[in-house]
Amino acid sequence: MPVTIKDVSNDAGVSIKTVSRVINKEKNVSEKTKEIVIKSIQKLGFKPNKSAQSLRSKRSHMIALLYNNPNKHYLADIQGGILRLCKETGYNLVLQECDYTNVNLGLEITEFIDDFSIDGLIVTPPLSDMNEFLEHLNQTQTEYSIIAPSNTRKVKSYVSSNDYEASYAMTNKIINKGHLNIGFIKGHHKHSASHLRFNGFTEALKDRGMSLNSEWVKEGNFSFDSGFSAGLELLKSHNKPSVIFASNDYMAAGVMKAAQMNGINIPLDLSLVGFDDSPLAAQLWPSLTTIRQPVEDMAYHAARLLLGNIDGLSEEMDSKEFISELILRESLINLID
Amino acid sequence: MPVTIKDVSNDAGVSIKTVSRVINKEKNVSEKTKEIVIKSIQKLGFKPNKSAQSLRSKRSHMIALLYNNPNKHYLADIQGGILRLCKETGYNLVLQECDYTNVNLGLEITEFIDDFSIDGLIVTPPLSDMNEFLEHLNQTQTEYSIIAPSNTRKVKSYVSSNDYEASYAMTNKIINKGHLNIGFIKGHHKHSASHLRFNGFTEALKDRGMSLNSEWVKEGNFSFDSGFSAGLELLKSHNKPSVIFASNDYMAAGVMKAAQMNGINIPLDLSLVGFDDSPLAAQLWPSLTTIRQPVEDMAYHAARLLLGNIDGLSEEMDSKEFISELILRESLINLID
DNA sequence: GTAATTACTGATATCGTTGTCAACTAAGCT
DNA sequence: AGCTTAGTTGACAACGATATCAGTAATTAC
Repeated sequence: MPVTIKDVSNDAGVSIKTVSRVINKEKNVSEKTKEIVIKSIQKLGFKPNKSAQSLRSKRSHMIALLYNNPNKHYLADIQGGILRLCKETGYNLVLQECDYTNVNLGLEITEFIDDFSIDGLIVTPPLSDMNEFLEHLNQTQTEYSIIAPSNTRKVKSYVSSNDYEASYAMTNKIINKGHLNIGFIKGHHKHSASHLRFNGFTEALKDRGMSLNSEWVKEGNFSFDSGFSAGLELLKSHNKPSVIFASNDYMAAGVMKAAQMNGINIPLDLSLVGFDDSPLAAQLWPSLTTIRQPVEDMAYHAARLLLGNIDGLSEEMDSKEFISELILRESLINLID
Repeated sequence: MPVTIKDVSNDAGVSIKTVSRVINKEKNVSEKTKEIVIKSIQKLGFKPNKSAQSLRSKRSHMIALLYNNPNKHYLADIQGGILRLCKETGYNLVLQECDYTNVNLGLEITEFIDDFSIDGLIVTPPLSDMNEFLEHLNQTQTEYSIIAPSNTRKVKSYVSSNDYEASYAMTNKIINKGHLNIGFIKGHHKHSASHLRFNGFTEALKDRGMSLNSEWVKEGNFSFDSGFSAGLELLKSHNKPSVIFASNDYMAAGVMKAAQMNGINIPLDLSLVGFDDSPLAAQLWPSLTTIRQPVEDMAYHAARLLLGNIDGLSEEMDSKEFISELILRESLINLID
């Protein structure tokens, strides 16, 4: 038999409504009665019934994670960050896989939200880049926060990483190690990260007075297989680059396999650089030079932004860009003695 | 403004209770009225309000996944299977990470269930092996189903895989390829899978009249690093095995790195076998011979069992053992001409 | 043909909260 | 003092479903 508000109100000698006020941290409760009520709540071990709360108040204390990303480590980190905040706040996470090519996505999500009275959404790439979808969320007054959006102007709450700057910095590092012939494997063109990473690369080349060899630029889709294919293509030509910079670690791993199958020694014959610092990066041999993003922290912050919007918390929080870190490992060598 | 039962009952010209009966597939509704009601429901696009349902009926349509497993691919597959059923049935999945060393785990989970009125649990390894925890669930009359339990006698609903038989079969396969000196890396001793896999291995050796060289058996914990360490130990001795059978792919990958760092060629100098068919297995070079479990299907079935118990569905479903498949790839070679 | 059983149906109470609104008290202002 | 305002409190309705139980219609039994 559960403890209800009524039990608490009897114990504390106040009305049900006053207890409710205390629970919901409403104003206009005197310190004295608040104290009495809190004591009773603790004494009886009262916990408000979430179903009743959401039935009456239309708030479910559930947020949803929208995703359509095959990278399971990435998703697991995102989930981890959100769940950390959920534990702190008593919210609950619901997973919702979406198909970003679905033209009715907006409607389906709206329906999903109504169905479960979801309080808000956390949107991850590549859904973060679907402008008409985001527009739909705005129009339906859905609360949401976004991880790594392409266009931050339209978005109230987001977290992002400095992909462009990190890519620029890594390219500089590669050049500093004496590499003149640099291959690049782009990510999926629907992800804004692909463009940021590529643009950081080309801009660094330009600033160092180097020209882009378009033969050495291949388009992948962030998967191991696409990296493998791109690697095979890049490595079959006579005029090979001395280093390949892949837009993520999985594609770099694909290149590594392609190289090893062709008897090309990494890093002696070919240096290799990835992006993301997936667990894989440290496990390959040679281990992969790459770029680490604080994905888990980003997700945590995105969830904080969302709950801030939902609860209208006093402390306004700001969208934030997180800084990536270059991780130098064995797969990138110095060509200058 | 949402459509309520009342709207439907007005439209159909019946009482709200009758509509409720149709929604809940209760008996004693004539075919004729049922049809009318269903038509009205569809016409108005009525969807029952879950909060109201769970407030009154104590059923939340939420199930929880209990996990404490660092293998993110495994978890993602599990999640995928459960979510597939959730989409079909309108249930909702809540994630709950647990610490299996926590002595108060049972109480905390009970509290969690009460808090969110969770309808049931899906328990994954290594929690599947915590007997006192499962006993607590029985005593508190919690509905649950288990993935890969160690002890199927006490458990009403479970799914398992034939780890023992698969390991036995793989060991036979290894022997058939002419390997006489076989190393083995065990998994985490808290996972029942570790013992099943090891026992399958030793039993196959025995049945083929081969003896176990305990120097070639190392204990790992299913992590890449533990495989790497075990690999270094196994490979430093003069008397090396010709093949190493690791209890999962991550540990096998660790061995591969250890070998490559020591200039040992795989598979020419050393064959390697894993377990699980993680994506990693196909991405390594050489690609890994391993054993595939239908994890996603297992999770789907576990969820079906759970919902069957909760809803008391007419069609009784049975616990089930799923069959694994040997995946033969490059890392295991034939020593016989 | 009447009684007993079974199959349907609906009026109303109920789940445990929050929202509305009115009442009361204490303080501030002419 | 009299009037306004702000702060505090509680009685009661409402959220949208399901549960209970009584009532009516249809079927079966004898």
